[in-house]
Parts: sequence; C-alpha cells; structure tokens
Amino acid sequence: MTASPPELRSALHEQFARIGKAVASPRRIELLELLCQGERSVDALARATGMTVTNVSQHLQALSAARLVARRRDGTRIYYRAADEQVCTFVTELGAVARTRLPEVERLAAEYIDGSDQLEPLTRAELLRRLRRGYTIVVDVRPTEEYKSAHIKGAASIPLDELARHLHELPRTKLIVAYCRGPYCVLAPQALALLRARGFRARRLEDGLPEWRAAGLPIAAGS
Amino acid sequence: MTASPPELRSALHEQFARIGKAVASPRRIELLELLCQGERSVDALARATGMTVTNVSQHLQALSAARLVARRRDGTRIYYRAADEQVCTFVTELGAVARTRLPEVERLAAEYIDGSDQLEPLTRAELLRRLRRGYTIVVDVRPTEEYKSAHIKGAASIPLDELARHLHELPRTKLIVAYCRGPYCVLAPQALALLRARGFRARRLEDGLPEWRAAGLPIAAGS
DNA sequence: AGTATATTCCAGTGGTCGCTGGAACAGTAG
DNA sequence: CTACTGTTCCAGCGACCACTGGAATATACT
Repeated sequence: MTASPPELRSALHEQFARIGKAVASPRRIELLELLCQGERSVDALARATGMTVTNVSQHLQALSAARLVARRRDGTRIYYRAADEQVCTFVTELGAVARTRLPEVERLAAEYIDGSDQLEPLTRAELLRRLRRGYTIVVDVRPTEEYKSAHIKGAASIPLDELARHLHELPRTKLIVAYCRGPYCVLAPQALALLRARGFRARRLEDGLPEWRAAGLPIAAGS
Repeated sequence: MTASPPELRSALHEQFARIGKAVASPRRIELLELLCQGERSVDALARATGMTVTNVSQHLQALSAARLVARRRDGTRIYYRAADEQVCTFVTELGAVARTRLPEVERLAAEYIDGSDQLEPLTRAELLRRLRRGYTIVVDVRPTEEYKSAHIKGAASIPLDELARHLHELPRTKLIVAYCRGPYCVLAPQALALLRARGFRARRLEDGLPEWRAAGLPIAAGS
C-alpha cells in the first residue's frame, strides 16, 4: 500500500553509482590522486599525466559533476582540488581494495621495484642488433639543443621534461631505449622510471652519446 | 621538469579502475549491498532486486572479475557473497561519500526514510516485503523469556532495558523494526525513542507478536 | 534413462564513454 | 584595440557496456 519504493531505492543507487562512475577511469583516479596532494591547474595536470589539456578538462568536468573536486579561478588559470578529505580517503581505500583483491597489483608493484635485470643497461652492440631487427626505438632525452647538435642516427628527440606529454606517441609493443649524456647523466634513468610506471618496456643504453660517437657508430645532426 | 618521482602510476591505475568500474553501476552496487548482508543465490538476488536472472548473473560475473565477490556451489544453485569485509566497508564508504558530496542523496534518503511518516507503524505485509529485500532488521524488545517462548522468525532479541548497551551492534544503514506484545505495549515505542535519539532509522511493527502469529506468519522459538 | 531447475554462455542492439581536433570563450599583457 | 594563454565547448568516431532472448550446461529428482 505505502509505496514500497523500488524507484526510490534504485534512485539512491543511481546516485551512488555517480561516484562509482567517477572512479571507473584510470585517468580520473590518477587525477584525483594528484589533486589530493594539492591544487593544480588544468595544464599542470596535463603535463604531469601526459594527457592532452582537452582531455584533462573533460575528466575534470566529470569529476566535478560528481562533486568530487572543487575549483578556484586565479587570473587566466583555474585551480582544481579535491572537494574534501573524505574523497581522498575514499580513493586510497579504493587502492587498498585493489591491493588486497587483485593479485596483479602486488605483482606489478614488485616487478617495478626489483626489475633489476631490466635496469641493466643495453650495450651498444646489442642495441645495433635490435635496431636491425626492428621492434626497438631509440629516444634522446636530452634538451632539444643538444639533440640538434648531435644524436644517435635514427633516434627521436623527446626531452625529459616533455616526455609525459608524448607518451601517447610511443608504442607499447616495442622496446624503448633511452640515452643521454653519459654514464652519470640522470635524465635517462628518470625517463625509464616514468616509462616503466606507465607500463612501457624501457631500457637504458650504456653510457651516452660521447661514447657512442667514440665507438665510431652512426650519428646525425639537426632536427 | 615534471619527471615524476619513481612511483607507480598508470599501470596500477588501470587496475584500480577495475574496482571503480565494478561499482560504476547502480545494479552492481545494489547487489553488493545485498551480498554484504549475507550470501544469496542468483535467483534470490533477482527476486530481491527485480532484475532478470540473466542480468544478475552477468553483473555477478563482472563483480567476480574484479574479485569483489566469492561463490559457493550447493547442489544446483550457486551462492554468492562479498569477498571479504573490506569490500563491504568500501561500498558503505562509497555511500558515505555520495551522502556528503551529493545533496540529492540526502533529499532522496529523507524521502525514503519517512516517506510515510516515520512514526507510522509498519504493516506486516510491508515488513515481509522489506525483509525479502534486505536493508531491514527486526528486533524483539520484550524480556528474554518471552522471546525464547516465541518470536518472529529472524528477529534479534534485545530487551528494552539492554538496548542502550547494544546500540553499537546495530547498523545505521538498515531500517530497524521493533515490536513487542501488541498495540498497547509500551516497550517498542520506548525503544524507538531511544533509537531515533541516537540517529538510527527505526519504525515500529503494527500490533505485536500475537497478531503476527494469528496472521499465520513465520515464527520461531528458543534462543 | 528423462525431466526440472538454476545458472551461465552467446549474439544482437541501443546507448554511453573516452579521446581527438577545432572553435569559442575568458582574462591578461602590450 | 590586438595578441596571447589557459580553459571550456562541440561534433564526430570508435570502443565498450547494459540489457534482452534464446540456447547450452550442470546438478538434482524420479
């Protein structure tokens, strides 16, 4: 007699699912985690995640529709932040559930941490062999100027600080070999960290460009 | 230079989103809530939610793929249950976020709770319907002896003078239905006053045990 | 064996989502 | 005013998702 309310009840779950849908995308989860660390502008988020600005903006609209984020305007840019502390505990809780329920999460974490054999640099001879066979691309992560003056023949120029933006151009099927100035240059290792975190297969070339040139191997110049 | 610190990012977020996708559907949230109250067979879930069996089965597959539910076979039917306690706290956390972030949830919930005036007693038919759906627990507030001799099947025994001590065992998400001896028994109204004062959702069952028994509805005895 | 019940598997279809590129819209600086 | 930057809006597309009906599978009952 009284409205036992299937429509009301499902209406509630409909609302719950709005929150669920908001965290149904890896990109949005990534954004939320960043926003839980502090407010950021749209393009700062784009740079940090390697997504296009348009895409970030759209995801932020989605998060905003679920009221999970708030925003503040400052001049021409708009800063987003997590709506409150509870949404941050919620996403960490989400991660915790994933950790305990999905065995591959632990596996991925472990793999990333002690992938020491993968951290072993590739020798120049090995790289040449792989290049002849294909399935391997070489990336120069030094600043553009250095690339222009000289680089390994066939290498692409993706400076470290632009790497995040160009991830979508990189193939997941091939091995990515990064190099920079020499054995003590930190650019390449940092690039590897980023690439591996995103699930790419990446190795470092032993030493750097000077040693490559010294070995008499093919180089090129210009852009 | 945004060279992100060597922390796991996107590969993991892909996994996190598996959990998110699982709770991106109102139907699946509804199923999870039911499964957190105890294991149920597929068609029991279908009956409780009004969905087709096929559809329920498919949603259960989805939840199973995210490892959020576990299953057990007994003869021809298969009983599903929440995988562990953590997933249940997760879905209630989801509801809590929805509650604080989405204003319409409060509005809906209010409608749902006292849609038919909170003080109005619940009819027996209505109680039966709600019990089939879950989301409702029945409490017998008479002295223990009377409970032992006969009580509504499935009811918990919490005598009025012990109610205050057992408040922490009662769920705030479910509707609590109290009953005692009959329409003029004062135990149940007093219990309601206490429960409501503490923020529980509580209603009274119309009349009392004798009328329930007279209607031929299921009762039990013992402790 | 045959029948019945509970569950899952398998297309097919309409709808929604994610991403992109291009255009529109602030707000600021010159 | 114009030029510029940061952000959002919009159309379009490919991919994925939810639900359905019908068939296949598994177990129990007689």
